[in-house]
Amino acid sequence: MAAADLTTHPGHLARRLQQAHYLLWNTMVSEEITSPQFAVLNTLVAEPGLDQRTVGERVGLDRSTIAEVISRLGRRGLLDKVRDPQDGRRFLLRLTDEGVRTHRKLTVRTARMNQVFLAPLTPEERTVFFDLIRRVADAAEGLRNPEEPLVAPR
Amino acid sequence: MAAADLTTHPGHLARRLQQAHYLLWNTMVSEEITSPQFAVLNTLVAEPGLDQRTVGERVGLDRSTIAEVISRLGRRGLLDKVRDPQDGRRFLLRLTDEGVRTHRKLTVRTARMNQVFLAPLTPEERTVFFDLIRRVADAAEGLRNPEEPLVAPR
DNA sequence: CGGTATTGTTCAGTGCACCGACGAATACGA
DNA sequence: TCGTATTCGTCGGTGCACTGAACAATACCG
Repeated sequence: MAAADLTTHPGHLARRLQQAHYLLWNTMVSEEITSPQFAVLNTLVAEPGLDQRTVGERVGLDRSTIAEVISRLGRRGLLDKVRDPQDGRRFLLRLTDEGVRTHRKLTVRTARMNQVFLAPLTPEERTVFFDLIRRVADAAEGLRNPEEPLVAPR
Repeated sequence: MAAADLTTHPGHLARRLQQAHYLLWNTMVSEEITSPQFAVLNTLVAEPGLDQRTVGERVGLDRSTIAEVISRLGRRGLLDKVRDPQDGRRFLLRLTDEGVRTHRKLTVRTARMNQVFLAPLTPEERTVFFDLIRRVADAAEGLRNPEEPLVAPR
């Protein structure tokens, strides 16, 4: 009967947080490259030559979503995909010069944006903020792929 | 240039948190009704007869998105929209009996899910968790609406 | 060696989320 | 009162995100 208070629902808060971030990103970082796209660029700067699935794993996207993101980055000339001669199932991914330049530019802006985004928190609070979110997210991901599914309500 | 560490990027963490929640919701609450849809039901339980825009404001969705969500709920027979006789621009929204029943059922399951989701945190940490996220989200939203006075509800 | 399983990618379908533009209804000001 | 503003809802376009199914290449096993 009574309605719940959404401000104590972590899911609702998570959505609002992500939306707030999305909007700030759009105004302070880029209107063309999105945050997930940047995450992919960032991963390929660190580890060139990864295949799609692994990149998806690194940034936390499933195979379908990562395929779309990579396709967009490819269309914009920021990365190349080449069939792996050793294993014909995979595509090896590698940033173009343009991709590297874009990554460098956005890295600077992203740092600036994070300052603004986290401005309401003290340095100590930021540490706690990261820690708490990470712990909750990690634990929930752990529930996904256990050897033994605890309960499978269907 | 060196790649950034995504685990200190609030946007990346926010996305991972929301994804983790989405997955848990799907297995523990409902595969048909999503978390945003539940938020709409919840709002209409508390305040029947709201118009679309206001519901969107309550749950933090823009006009386009709230229109789609409401259209889906209407298609499933969970709510009715009636043109406001006082103001022909709006639709007044109201849950059906089925909608109320669904809300009640999901409220129980949502509470259970939140327990699991927040299990990694102590009660004190949960309070901090809510507080920090709320402050960051509120501040970022504040950046959007320059000097919005805390206007009285109409 | 051949048949089956696994793995990487793609495709179709659903849903959330934003923006900008548009039409209809209403509110406001000259 | 009439014309302009604003407001509510819709529509089209883009992009993220998941599931389940299909397909091809490779790996494994009898």
